[in-house]
Amino acid sequence: MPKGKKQRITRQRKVILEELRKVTSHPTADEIYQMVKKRLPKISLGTVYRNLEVLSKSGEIQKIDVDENRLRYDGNPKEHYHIKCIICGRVDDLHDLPDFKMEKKTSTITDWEITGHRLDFFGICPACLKAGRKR
Amino acid sequence: MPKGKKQRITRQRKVILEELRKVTSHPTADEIYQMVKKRLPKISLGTVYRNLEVLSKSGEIQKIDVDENRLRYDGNPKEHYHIKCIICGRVDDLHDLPDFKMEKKTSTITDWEITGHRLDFFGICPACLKAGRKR
DNA sequence: GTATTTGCAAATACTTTGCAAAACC
DNA sequence: GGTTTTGCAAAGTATTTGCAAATAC
Repeated sequence: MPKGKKQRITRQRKVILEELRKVTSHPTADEIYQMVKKRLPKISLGTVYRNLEVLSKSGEIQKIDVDENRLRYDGNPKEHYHIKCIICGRVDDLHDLPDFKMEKKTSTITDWEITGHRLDFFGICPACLKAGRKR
Repeated sequence: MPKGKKQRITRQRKVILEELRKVTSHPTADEIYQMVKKRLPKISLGTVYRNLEVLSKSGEIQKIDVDENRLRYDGNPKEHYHIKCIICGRVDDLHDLPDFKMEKKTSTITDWEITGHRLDFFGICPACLKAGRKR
């Protein structure tokens, strides 16, 4: 919900959202730029960044901060957890996790007003397990 | 545990660790640089970064990735959760949280080998609540 | 004495921004 | 037609790195 400004449906914004919705790989801004450039060769990286910002502010996509010092993006706007491979770096979604009731339990031990949480798991993905890769 | 290399106790490394242990504010690398510079005026920011890396690799401190695109550091090597104020940005520790048994519950729904997790809470800190500050 | 670490400066990685032209509604 | 968005390039912010000199052990 932008305040005052009316959000337009530009070709660039549309394609960025479409491409991001196609994948489950949680790409970085530059990876999205590479994907989108195949359909819109003249698009600039700055436009990609600006649109990712707009789309995440309006709740159509999500930022994921599971890499140090750069963001990844998730075309799935629904809240869910992530798991990252400590060997190959791949990031998967985790659905159907039990509800840990963390906000509620946590509010009993602190005088903060809790508005949300972020939970990420780390581990070894099936491909790395199978290949016997070590850190 | 560095492999092969023997880790030395330099003046810089010692002071960085001491200063970080003194505070509970989870400073950024540059904030640590400012703190340490008062005692070692000739230290360079690069040295601070290199030592923070060494210290976190050896488990004496922790990196916390709760800001987008920069790291904070925690002089407390013990595992614990964090809570960040969505208004003023302050980051506090959360101790004595109940054990959610998340690794165990999660391993039943995925074929990854889970090695750890990270959990951060977001909310409004007592100071911002009291001051009635809004986003 | 030798391997590690430092200070410095330059380089790198990622992201943001100013501005005139183009696109949207 | 007026406002938003784009492409481009430059700037900004955080972090890393090459190297000769200094330090730790």
